[in-house]
Amino acid sequence: MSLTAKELLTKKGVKMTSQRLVITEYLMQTLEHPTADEILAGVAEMLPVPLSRATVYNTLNTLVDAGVIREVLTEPGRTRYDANTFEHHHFVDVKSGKIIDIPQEMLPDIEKALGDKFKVHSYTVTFYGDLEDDKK
Amino acid sequence: MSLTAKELLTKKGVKMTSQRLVITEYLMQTLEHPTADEILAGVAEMLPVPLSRATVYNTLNTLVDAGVIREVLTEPGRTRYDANTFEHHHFVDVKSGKIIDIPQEMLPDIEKALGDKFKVHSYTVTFYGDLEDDKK
DNA sequence: TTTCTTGCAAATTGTTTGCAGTTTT
DNA sequence: AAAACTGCAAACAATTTGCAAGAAA
Repeated sequence: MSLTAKELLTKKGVKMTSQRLVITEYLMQTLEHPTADEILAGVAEMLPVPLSRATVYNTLNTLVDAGVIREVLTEPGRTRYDANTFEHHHFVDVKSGKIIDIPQEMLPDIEKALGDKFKVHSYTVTFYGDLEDDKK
Repeated sequence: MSLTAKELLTKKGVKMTSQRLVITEYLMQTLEHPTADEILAGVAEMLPVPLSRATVYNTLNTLVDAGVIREVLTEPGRTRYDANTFEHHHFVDVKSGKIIDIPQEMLPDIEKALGDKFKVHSYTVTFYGDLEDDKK
């Protein structure tokens, strides 16, 4: 079974604080790919004390550096975050802006396609398009 | 043979100004994927009059909207620009930050991989990794 | 108790906008 | 001449940073 947020932070060697715990839990439990502000809004009510925007940013950077979460770049100027750290990809519905995870297994493996000169550590595919209604 | 910047702007219905022409030429002639500031620095000397940062941004947005250039999102917080509007992809050398164009033909076509529910308009693959020395 | 984190406010960085004057069609 | 563009400065938006007080190892 999958790890709890607490176990994950311990495993990744991140010092535990209630802010980090709640932000990690929030990201693990959503399928959205929220921005820092959306995380702040979604998490604030779960904490007894006020959470500052600076702490959200600091925490997100810490979690990214520790490999607990990932940044998602789908639009200019704003960074989104994703607790899914498995190799995976994204589909952006251009009408709604909704971002849907695409598991690695849905695509052919293209890691080797570039040849030996390129040592690929990771890659991400971003699709832009329309979603048929019944998928929304 | 390929179009000149002037021909391209005409074809795309963009009103001609010396700023737009020079910015388009600059992007067509480089293999880099410069930011707005890098474009400003690289282009300023080619114009008899000073070029303002606001005009660079306005121009880039106009050119993106007209389909003359594309935005490239490889790192958080900053937008890069690319005059290559063919469907293609990018390799980011994690050490130097250098971005290399990967032509569509180097990869298998994955547009149809998601199935009918997803009407894919376009997609872009971003690879992160190391480049062997002789490729630098 | 030592080290690291949080919160606040101020600072930075990237980008957009309002408006007067200039250029393109 | 009409419509659109440029430059400047001010406005915004996203993110980072310095420092004092507080919490985790």
